[in-house]
Amino acid sequence: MEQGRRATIVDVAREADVSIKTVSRVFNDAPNVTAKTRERVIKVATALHYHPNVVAQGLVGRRSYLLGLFYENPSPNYVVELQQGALDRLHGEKYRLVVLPVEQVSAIAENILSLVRSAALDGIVLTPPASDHPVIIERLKAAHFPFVRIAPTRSPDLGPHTITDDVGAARMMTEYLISLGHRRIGMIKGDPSHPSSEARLLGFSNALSAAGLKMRLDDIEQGMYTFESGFEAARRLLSRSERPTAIFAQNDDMAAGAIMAAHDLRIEVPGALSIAGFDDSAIAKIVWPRLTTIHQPVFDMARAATDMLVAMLEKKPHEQVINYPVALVTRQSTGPAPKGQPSTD
Amino acid sequence: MEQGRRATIVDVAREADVSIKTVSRVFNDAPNVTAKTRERVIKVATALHYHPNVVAQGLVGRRSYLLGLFYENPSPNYVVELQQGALDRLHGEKYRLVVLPVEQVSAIAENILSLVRSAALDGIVLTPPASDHPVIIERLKAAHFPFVRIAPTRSPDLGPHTITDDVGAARMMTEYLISLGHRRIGMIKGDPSHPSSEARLLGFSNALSAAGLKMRLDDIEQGMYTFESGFEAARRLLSRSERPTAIFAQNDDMAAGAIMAAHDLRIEVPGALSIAGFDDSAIAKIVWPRLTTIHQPVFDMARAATDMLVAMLEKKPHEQVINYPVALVTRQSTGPAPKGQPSTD
DNA sequence: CTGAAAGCGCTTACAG
DNA sequence: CTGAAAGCGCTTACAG
Repeated sequence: MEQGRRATIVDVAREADVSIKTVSRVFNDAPNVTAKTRERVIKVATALHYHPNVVAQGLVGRRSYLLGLFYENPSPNYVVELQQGALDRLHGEKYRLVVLPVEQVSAIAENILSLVRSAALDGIVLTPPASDHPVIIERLKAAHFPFVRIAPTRSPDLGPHTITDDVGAARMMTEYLISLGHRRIGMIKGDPSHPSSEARLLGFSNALSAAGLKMRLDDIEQGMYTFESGFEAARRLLSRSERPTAIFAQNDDMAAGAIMAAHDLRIEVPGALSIAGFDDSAIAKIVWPRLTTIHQPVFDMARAATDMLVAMLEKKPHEQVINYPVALVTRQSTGPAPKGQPSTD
Repeated sequence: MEQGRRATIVDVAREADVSIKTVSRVFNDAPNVTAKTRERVIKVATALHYHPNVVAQGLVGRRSYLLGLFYENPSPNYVVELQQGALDRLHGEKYRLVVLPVEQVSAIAENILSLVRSAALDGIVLTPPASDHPVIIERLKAAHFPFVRIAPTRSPDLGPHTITDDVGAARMMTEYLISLGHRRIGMIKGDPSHPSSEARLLGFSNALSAAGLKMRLDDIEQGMYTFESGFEAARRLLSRSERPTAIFAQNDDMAAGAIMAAHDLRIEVPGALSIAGFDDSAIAKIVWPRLTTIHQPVFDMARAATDMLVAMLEKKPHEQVINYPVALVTRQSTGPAPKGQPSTD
């Protein structure tokens, strides 16, 4: 074999004095090869630095061993955690992970099939809000293209997915804030194209109602799940004549933005203002004070979703739904409501 | 074509009443197809949702159109910026990006060829510290495997790469701190397996010497380029009886850790302590006070490196080296040295 | 301007 | 236990 050319199955077969079929058997752990033959093949293959050509295998098997991870471009911490979870499952496997970030899910929805076909993917992991996008789901389903979903809020019957209880989690956090004595709690909502933002609002509202508190519309500010949007939303909330004593942001990036806004305005956190986030991403332990938040097992959800996808592709049994528990993580950004706070009456 | 089966070139040829070669010509923008024929082929292909099978193309062309992005697992912000830069270049191209994070570059070095071969990559983008790892470079070079490097510090003759002036940048920052009146400046070093950490130390030391200041060994603390390591290193620096009035961390994550340590110790930043970072990653604008840092164009470097790699693969002309300018970005984490500071004499 | 043949590196299905 | 033939979906090299 000359310099620069990869050894092929033919090279190995020739050197080992067997047929290519036998070499194939050895590399696929197929039965009916004597230990001695197997050993000779392995030896020759190693010497020639032979690696089966995945592309050729893919052509025959009509698959590419390529999995796509599809996401909008939210916070780096979330993206990296997703990737790590998926890759953790794929480690040591033949499958590779292709990253498919998009500016806006809705912009690509109509062309999802073109995307997965031209990239030659075997399957795709959908993250919010793609995991809930009706056009995407419908197109993939109609083409029988394998997909799994992370945290969809609708259509549980449309295939395997991993979820958490967004409503319950938001309610848990709100109840915690109420237990600290807060009566007027502001919320910074996430991107409205993500169904999670409605779910978290619902949990928030449920907890307020249960405690006999009224949800005031001007205590709800719209954000986009980004740091910057949280910063701006918090500034709006905090510039009110009667401002809330606590802010619950629907994710950590926005909560970090709210903390920044409070610092800039010289409002003490949590002394004068409590701030809570959602996700428990890396940023929660980077801002000061450290964020009280809801721990979402993003890594685990991505890992499990990828595991389901691989199982689907290999026609092995797998779960349809895995519901991951969330947890309230209390750190230093929340505390007792200040005295003399505005009442809600 | 039945449900679930992809249309092939044969299907299109049959329907359009041409040979597969003509269909191939149309999809490869090859000459010698009449406008009329081309139009008919396009029409049929669209109707059949035909997409050329990249895997088959890859087998013939002996390539996969798969590019690898190889990195150690540093900060999410850095990783995402790298990915975005690379993907920006690949957007609308046939190439796809496979992410290849590793725990430790040195653990995989010997097997780099197995890795790229079994993943069927066409080429690979190497980031620090892999871009400087002698075994990796040597193996790839010997196998004539296409690679480009981001920010290598050694072997500029070993192929295309993008760089910045780490030494000069660290010197610039140090000079800035000196100009603010700081005479005793602590440094938090990065991961010693990354050559950048020595380069940044050198720039630091050069600036001190030029200003007639002595570099004190106990003002240098070892970090690992992570938030946590910066936090710990800063605690060590700040627990000294005579502590520095400024800390220059070799990246933003560690600087953010240092800010956290200062907050925890109730040391005012920048009133009592200035803190500077390096990278200008997303975290710089998330911590409070916002970080003074060195802007490194990571996105641009990744984009340009990917561009070089594609050019290599397509045997088109390309630059051998692109040197990106860095810039000092002053924000709120640095300020004048406090009065009555310890002297260095 | 268009097409028939050969082949990329494997696996599947079959034969011995 | 082993192997020869056919074929995956394309492109290259050649012929007309």
